[in-house]
Amino acid sequence: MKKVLLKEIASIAGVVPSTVSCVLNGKAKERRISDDLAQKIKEIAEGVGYIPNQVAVSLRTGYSRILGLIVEDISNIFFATLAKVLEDEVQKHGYRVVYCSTENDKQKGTELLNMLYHRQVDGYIIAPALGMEESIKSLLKQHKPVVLVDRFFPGVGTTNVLVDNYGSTRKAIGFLLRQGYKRIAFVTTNRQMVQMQEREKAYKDELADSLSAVDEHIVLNIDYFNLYPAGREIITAFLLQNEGVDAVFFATNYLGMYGLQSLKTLGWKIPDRIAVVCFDDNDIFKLYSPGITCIRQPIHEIATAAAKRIIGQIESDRQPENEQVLIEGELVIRGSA
Amino acid sequence: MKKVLLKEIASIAGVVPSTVSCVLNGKAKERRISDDLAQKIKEIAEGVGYIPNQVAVSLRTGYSRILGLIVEDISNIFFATLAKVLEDEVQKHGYRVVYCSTENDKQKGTELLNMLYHRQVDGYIIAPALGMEESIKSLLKQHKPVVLVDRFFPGVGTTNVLVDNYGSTRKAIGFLLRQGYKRIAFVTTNRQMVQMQEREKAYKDELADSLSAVDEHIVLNIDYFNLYPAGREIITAFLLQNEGVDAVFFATNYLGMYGLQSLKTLGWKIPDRIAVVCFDDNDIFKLYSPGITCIRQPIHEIATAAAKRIIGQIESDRQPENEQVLIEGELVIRGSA
DNA sequence: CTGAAAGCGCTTACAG
DNA sequence: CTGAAAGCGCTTACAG
Repeated sequence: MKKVLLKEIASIAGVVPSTVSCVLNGKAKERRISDDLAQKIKEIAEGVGYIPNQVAVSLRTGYSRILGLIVEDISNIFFATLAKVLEDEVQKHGYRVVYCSTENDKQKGTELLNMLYHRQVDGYIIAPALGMEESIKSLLKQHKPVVLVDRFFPGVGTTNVLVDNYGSTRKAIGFLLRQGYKRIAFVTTNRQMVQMQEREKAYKDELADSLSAVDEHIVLNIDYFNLYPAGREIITAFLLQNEGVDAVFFATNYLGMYGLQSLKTLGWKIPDRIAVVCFDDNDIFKLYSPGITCIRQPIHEIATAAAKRIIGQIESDRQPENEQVLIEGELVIRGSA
Repeated sequence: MKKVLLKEIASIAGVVPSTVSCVLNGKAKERRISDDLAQKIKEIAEGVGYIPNQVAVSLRTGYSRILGLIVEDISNIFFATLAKVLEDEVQKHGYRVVYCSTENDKQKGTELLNMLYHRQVDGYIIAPALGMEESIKSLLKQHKPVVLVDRFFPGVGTTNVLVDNYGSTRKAIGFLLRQGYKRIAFVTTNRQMVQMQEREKAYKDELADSLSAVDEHIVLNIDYFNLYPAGREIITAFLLQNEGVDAVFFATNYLGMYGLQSLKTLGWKIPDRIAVVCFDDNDIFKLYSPGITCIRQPIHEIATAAAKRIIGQIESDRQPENEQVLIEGELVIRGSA
């Protein structure tokens, strides 16, 4: 663990530093260095536990083998799990990940991007906050490897990896309809985000296409900043106002968590009297409300797909393609259904 | 956002790069550069959005303004929150944080430490996995700034910041005793870790010092690798075997979460029939089990204290002191108690 | 006041 | 086969 330099191992081996560098970077053949010597150098390096100074390597080569991950909030279970899986995944290819939280703040997101840029990260994986569109465009313009996850900007030609919000929501609403529920409410938040719009559109489309559904949209939108701590009361009030509602779709897992509290307050039995469906980021409902039905976001698949794309871009030196990777959400049906 | 170099802004200003560097690093006075010129240079730099290449700065100065944070599992709510608060805190001083997960694997922990070391981080904040003792000692030997959080190695003279496990647990057990509970069970895991030992010792000491308590230790230890998914069944079986138990202390929040499920399965009403106390990392129980009593770990305070210590060490170039910072756990009493 | 030079630790094209 | 040199983008001691 003591810091040992390239030139030190060169002097031990009795060669010049460049020879050591070439051997250690697999260019022994090119330099036509004898196998014996190469072997000897490797053993010495191994013996003293030589690790190149990554800062120097970065400066010289322009590559850092670091990826930047920008998410909304690293303490959110969805992003934390995403980060972890991603980290494991890219490590197989010798990459490291540095994480940053935007807190959904455009300003902070842009600063973080700048910071990563000047630390010469090799690629960017971003769950963009609203308003980061311009920064991401300029990244693209410079042919930097970039993959968006969880959300995206419709007009920007990035590679995007996300759960199939539209299809999954249609599946879930369809399931509720087949169960015989007729007045299905939809509770959402952050309506300006594209992934939320997809979910809401799917709800409306599925109702429109159904013969049995009541032709009416029962939608509650809660502003993000009202979610805590008032979310529960808002949902309760909404359900009291809409007494005929017999099923609820919560468009995020946080809404589901608050909603569940409301429903219990109101004396609804789950899953006996009512069906509740929501997005579940990480099986969180299995633990707390075993009966609830939800759409599971396969975080592992999302992270793996994102890792594959970003590394592909870096190693092939391709520029980002306008590719949509939709990961199917899994409808997990629990309880009496 | 385009990359602009020091020498470019020098040529715009009509001076030599070193002049620009000095101005931007606040050494204009030392060099006796005229205020006018300094001002002009600053404006140009500002205008073109100059940000120094951090990699080059690091290589040259030996400082990266990056701190390494090594935790057990970044997707655990405790560590995720810790990371976030820490990040905000050190940012005020111009530092960034890179996070790494050890997964409680000695090997991985040591590798991560090596990696950070060779990326020249300025300081280390570590929630050490078992077996990282030697690596941490060698960090100390090299006078690297290091602060341990959440746990520590008794023999090693690091600065440690953690919740007062012993005192908090005594408070909680004392509370149960005053409520009139007599046969209090203690459910734990990872018994070899020092913070868990403190909690268990406090349980035993508090019972020993009490006149009303039954002089008997009802302790269940669940191996870490048995926790999921068998934890619930193990706790249920344990409680069925110990029918006289009228209160339970769960020594971690995960145990509490599993335990709650068990208790509900067994038909225990919380908080009416029984008191349950456990460590709560982030008010998680407030959402799911409003009635439960718990010890809240003030993550914010822990993170703030750790940030202050590590930055203090770096900036003063002091070597780590053997300082224990115990943050008091807050007993949050809810429900009918 | 200002410029030229060395050097952080590497990698790689070039010359022998 | 091997060595000497340049250069990545900065900072800072040194000489004028």
